[in-house]
Amino acid sequence: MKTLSQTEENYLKEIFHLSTAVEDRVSTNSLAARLNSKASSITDMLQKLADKGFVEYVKYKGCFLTELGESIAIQIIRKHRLWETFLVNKLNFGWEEVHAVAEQLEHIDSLKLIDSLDHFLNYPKFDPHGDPIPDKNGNIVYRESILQLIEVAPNSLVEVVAVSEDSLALLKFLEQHGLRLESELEILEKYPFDESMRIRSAKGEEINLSKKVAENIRVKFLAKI
Amino acid sequence: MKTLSQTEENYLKEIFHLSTAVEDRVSTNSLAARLNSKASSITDMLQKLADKGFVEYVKYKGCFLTELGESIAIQIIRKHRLWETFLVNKLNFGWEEVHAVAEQLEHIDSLKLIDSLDHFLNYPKFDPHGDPIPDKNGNIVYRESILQLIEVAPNSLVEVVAVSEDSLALLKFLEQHGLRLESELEILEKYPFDESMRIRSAKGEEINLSKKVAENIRVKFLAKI
DNA sequence: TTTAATTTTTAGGTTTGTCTAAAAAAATTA
DNA sequence: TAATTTTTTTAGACAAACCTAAAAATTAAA
Repeated sequence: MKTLSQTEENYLKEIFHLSTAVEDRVSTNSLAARLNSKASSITDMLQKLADKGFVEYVKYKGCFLTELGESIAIQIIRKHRLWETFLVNKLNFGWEEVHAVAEQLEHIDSLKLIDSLDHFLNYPKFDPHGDPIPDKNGNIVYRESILQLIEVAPNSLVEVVAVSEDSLALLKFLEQHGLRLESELEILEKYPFDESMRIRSAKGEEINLSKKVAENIRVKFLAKI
Repeated sequence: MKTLSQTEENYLKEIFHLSTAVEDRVSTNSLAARLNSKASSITDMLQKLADKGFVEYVKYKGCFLTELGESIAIQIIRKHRLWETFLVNKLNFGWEEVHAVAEQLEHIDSLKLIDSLDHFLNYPKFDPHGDPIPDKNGNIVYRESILQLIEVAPNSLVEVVAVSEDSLALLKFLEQHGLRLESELEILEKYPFDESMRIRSAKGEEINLSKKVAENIRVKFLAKI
């Protein structure tokens, strides 16, 4: 397997972060913002990454990682988080000063190094920021973390665990659509213009939720669909 | 202080090695050989490094490091040797497999990181190859009474203390014949025609070493036999 | 639905670090 | 010392990764 440039690795990593946290297809502009470069540079690079089989890219439609691209991105994230753990646990760095150094260390290319480090650190599951460390095979154990529904990306399956607003009307509305505690729902689409979202309830009903509503529903992430 | 590119750092490091070990003024060609590139590329870069004040360079006459260039080179070597020590002492790498990884790690830019690592390793004075580790201020403690094996007379018993060449092939060769650090060996005979020598390892095996190899093994004199 | 605004792409440059081929200088040899 | 060989430099190109400015596509608004 040929090795990627640091720049290419950073692109894959950011596409991964954006597509799990924010958008299903990652737009040129949002990548440009994350990578501190211009949209035209992003377009250039996306075309190259698509040629090499790391991303799917359609002009004007944004991109997402291929299986290959995703597995590479995950390994970079694994390295990043293991190094952060090393810096904090062994070298007594503060957890806020590790990021910049880990950004460099994550590009060191040696499988033996990273596996030895993992062993040396006793196979930690989470980094100093609480983020999960992917294992050698790229499996990521997501912590049972509670999110606002509005933060969840499309095509995610989540479980309702709480509703923070004490509005009787809201609770009734949710009840009517089968959105009660412990029920599952699927995020279908997010509309950036008003930050509303379309979801499918456990019953199969499709429902539109406004920003206000989606902010007040707390969910546990279950899976990507 | 602006940071140098990895390429620039590698140039300074090689100029340092060549000018302390081989030639006073480093020639374009010898740099080209060490850096695996063409003489014309070296010329280009030397002109840039001279402009930036890292080397003194006179056309057709070769180059040497300025005080600034040398202090940078020494810090890179410090990082390289500290990382090698980390890999061997903490991650249980073999001393012959550390070089390639340390070549990458030596370019990580963080003063805090390298000083913390130094502390974590307990301020080691020598790396796994027996080479001295420069301290924070760039001071290098050269070991006394250490000779190149090639300088030692027949019928001497010596102890291997360092291997100066970072050649994986050489390190493997030595490892295979039981010539590791702290092992003893006996010089049996020297052949003037090609400056090779015959030695007996600690295991009792008789081995012929070329001039090139014998130059790169550093030993401590123990006794006449 | 037509216009206006925004996003994205294309076209053409720049810098870094490399290369090959040819020219120039230095060193060696006869 | 003149001729030859070796070393080094110059000149011109190329790929990676970026940029600006302008064009094209998409999205939003009137």
